[in-house]
Amino acid sequence: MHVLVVEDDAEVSQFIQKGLTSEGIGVSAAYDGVIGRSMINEHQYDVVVLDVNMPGMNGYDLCRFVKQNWPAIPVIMLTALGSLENKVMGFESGADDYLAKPFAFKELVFRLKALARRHPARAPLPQRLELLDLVVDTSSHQVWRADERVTLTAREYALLEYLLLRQGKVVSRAELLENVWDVHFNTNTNVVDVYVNYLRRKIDRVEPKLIHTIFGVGFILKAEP
Amino acid sequence: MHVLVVEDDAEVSQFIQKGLTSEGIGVSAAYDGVIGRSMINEHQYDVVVLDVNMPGMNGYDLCRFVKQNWPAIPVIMLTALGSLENKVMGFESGADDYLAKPFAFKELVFRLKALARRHPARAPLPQRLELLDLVVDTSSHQVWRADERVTLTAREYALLEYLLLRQGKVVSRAELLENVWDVHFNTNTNVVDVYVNYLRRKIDRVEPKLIHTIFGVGFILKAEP
DNA sequence: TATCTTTCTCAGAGGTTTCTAATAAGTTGG
DNA sequence: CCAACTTATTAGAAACCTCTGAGAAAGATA
Repeated sequence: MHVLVVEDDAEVSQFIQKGLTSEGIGVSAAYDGVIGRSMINEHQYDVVVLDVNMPGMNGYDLCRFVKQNWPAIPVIMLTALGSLENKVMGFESGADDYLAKPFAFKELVFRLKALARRHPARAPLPQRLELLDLVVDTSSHQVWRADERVTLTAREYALLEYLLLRQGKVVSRAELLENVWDVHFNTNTNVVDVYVNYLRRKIDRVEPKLIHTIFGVGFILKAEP
Repeated sequence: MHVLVVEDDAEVSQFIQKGLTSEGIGVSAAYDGVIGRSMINEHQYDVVVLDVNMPGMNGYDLCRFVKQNWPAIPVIMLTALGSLENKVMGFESGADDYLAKPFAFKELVFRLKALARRHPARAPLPQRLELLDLVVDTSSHQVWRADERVTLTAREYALLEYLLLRQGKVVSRAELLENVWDVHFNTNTNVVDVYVNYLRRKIDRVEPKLIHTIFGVGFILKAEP
């Protein structure tokens, strides 16, 4: 699940980001409404979390925009003002749910998961991904290879999960940058190669090798050579 | 978990009852508001599910009654009318959540569980919590590690008890802040880390270590490394 | 009131992760 | 086989997260 958080207060935004990340939920952030809007146009999020009070474009307007252009994406509104008018405004602008600050963090997580389930923008992740003797538990982020527990960092895990989801298909570096690193423009980085190397060290020391390089194209995860 | 369903339409009520029962949730039913009220007075429910339109005493009034007399019991409102006025009325009368008919049954279950978790009907604590040679007596708040008595402050004890209750599971800082400190939206404190450190000094000087840090996620209490 | 305990913040030390950059190794087409 | 290009590997810088000691503030005790 991947969530966009549109919130101008950097502290609040980071609090939400950290919290969701540690719950295993992917997060992108926009710090004002206009940027939020262009991010929504360019990527597919499962849920959008919107602060009401923002410079540029306020939460209600952005919510209306989402509902007009991407009606399938559910929206949760956040506001510091717990008054009735705000709730009404929130519903009027089409928000699917509403949370008044300060809120219990757990509540945000529950509501996010509930919305994502109700409006399944993408197929839900299987609880368990496998390829031969490589096993990944997507809920706890635990990984085994040949019956041995392997510990991965967050980035390594994200990369492996993505490769597993597209196992048997060639995946380009640009695709990995987009989906694992959230980098959408062409930078001159070899970070993908570095992390593929890390992954190989951790899960591909034994035979048969699962990660294969396709020269000039990208990588592929599969059992046969 | 035990739920009271107040709904005058027998068919709808039975549908809900059957469904919840098969989810392992205990259900009692009242077929009008007045009877519902007396049942609430006489028993302790974890959540009350209220239909808006009922003879005798309508849902809003009953909801107001619950919130005045039993503010700890969460309320979910049901209505056939999905209009804005109804939502506003629902929130005004103090409902914790709101579901418009027709609703997906799963959605009701999900919201029920979310509410029950948010307002935990104190499930009786086991008298004794243990992990290896760590022993906690929950009635006297006494703690032993490796047969040695350890004295903890109130906060240290609360933290340890929570970790023990969730032993084997990763617990995030946000979760600890919410459940041990009752802080729901503090963005910038390291008090959890400080207390984990205190706890480690008092109960984790000996091998094997029981408190483990999961980098970027939180902590876990377990025997293996 | 004086003293001790508990709770919490702050700041800096210490670790881990992430990423860049440089070099080594491998692949391809002529 | 060689030159040009792609990929692999490594080291270390930078960013970020966690731990820890010191002390302020609030509360308890006597």
